[in-house]
Amino acid sequence: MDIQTRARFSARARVIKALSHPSRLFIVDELSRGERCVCELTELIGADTSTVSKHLSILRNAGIIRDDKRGTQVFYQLTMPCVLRFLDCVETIMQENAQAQMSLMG
Amino acid sequence: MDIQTRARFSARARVIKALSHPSRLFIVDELSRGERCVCELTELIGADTSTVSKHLSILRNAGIIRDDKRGTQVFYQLTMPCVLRFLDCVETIMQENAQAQMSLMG
DNA sequence: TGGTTAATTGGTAAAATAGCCAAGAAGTAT
DNA sequence: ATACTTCTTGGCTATTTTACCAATTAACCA
Repeated sequence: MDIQTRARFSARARVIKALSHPSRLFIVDELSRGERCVCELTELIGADTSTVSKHLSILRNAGIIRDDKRGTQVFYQLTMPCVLRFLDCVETIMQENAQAQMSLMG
Repeated sequence: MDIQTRARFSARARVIKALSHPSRLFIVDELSRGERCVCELTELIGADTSTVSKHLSILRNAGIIRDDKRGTQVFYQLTMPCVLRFLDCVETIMQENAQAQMSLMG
């Protein structure tokens, strides 16, 4: 792999890596139904506020979500709805995997 | 997040995590043009055979690719072409990010 | 001003990931 | 049988990721 090709795939991997965590996928799913503040997401996820804040910054740095400060709160919203279609594909993969498992068991 | 919800998003994250590495994305891209043996992928990526083999097993365990042994060689092929559409979305995100960067610079 | 809420940032320890080398397994050929 | 090729697995180290706590910043209110 030459330098440019490696750089191209590394950039893609950085975006995907931002999505490769249960809490971050949960955030994306939740934001697909509308904007949420950090406090709401923290409550739903059930982790420390600082943990959720860091997850949000990872998604923001990847360009997947956007923040909007209003008063003391910060609201986040999806900027890339196409990731939802991606998640549909992931769901398909999981169903196929489950079926393959079932058929192995007879 | 209750146990079931967490389990659901963890399962999704496992699939996505399998895609979150430059070499593994390269493999998916390469396989989108047809099956390849481990030796071909190793040559293209330029890493140790054992490293590539481990990347392949990660993708296989996630249900994204399938192996087919023929003689001493093992050929891999995509089982989930829908991941390619996912990668299109990633490309879109990257372009949007690049544009945002440009506009910040004026 | 002082107090309160909301969120981010720095620090740290535990866990997961990645890469190479060495060794082993499986097939083919001489 | 021996040698050779192809691939996988185990071992090890280095790097990255994750989560919590503590401290800080920022906005609002009494």
